[in-house]
Amino acid sequence: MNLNEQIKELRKKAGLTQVEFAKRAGLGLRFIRELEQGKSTVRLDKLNQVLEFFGYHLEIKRDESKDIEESGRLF
Amino acid sequence: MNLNEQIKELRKKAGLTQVEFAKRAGLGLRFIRELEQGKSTVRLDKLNQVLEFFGYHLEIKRDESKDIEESGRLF
DNA sequence: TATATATATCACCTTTCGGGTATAATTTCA
DNA sequence: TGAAATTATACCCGAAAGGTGATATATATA
Repeated sequence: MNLNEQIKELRKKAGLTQVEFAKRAGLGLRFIRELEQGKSTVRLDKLNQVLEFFGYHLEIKRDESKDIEESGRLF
Repeated sequence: MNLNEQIKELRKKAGLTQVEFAKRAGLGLRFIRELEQGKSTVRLDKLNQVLEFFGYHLEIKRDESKDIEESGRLF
């Protein structure tokens, strides 16, 4: 699941519409919409503002090899 | 460790200077500098460009309670 | 000392974000 | 089924900010 889809899920689980969410998180409605639609050029601080609202944060992770994922071993 | 510090670490481990890294990743030198210095308003696509270069990606994680972290239990 | 990093300019262009409005398309629910 | 709510697009405009190159100076750091 992509970042934008996860955010949408979080909002839905919180029982909020985009309008309500935008208001409560202190962000523009269009920003919320574009974010949930997968806009890739959003500003990091705005994204963090969204995540903080839901009690989430960003972390970096090493890309996983499909091979490892599916077979449980390297190569 | 913060995101910016982790990126700095990745670059160092790769044995790259900021100049070299900027060139190879196709990004401006000043952007790299500001990113490593913790600028919070960078564009997400640019950050992803950096992470992809190192084989990393972003994930969202639920904030952890200090209590759980340190005691291993809730409350 | 030589290299790398940090900080600061000037200028330019692009983009984001925001509010507002309007119109589909989709989903939800009575 | 049908109406209402929600979401998705698409414009307008404006203010603010990002990203870039080039340049300069200072401060680490090896």
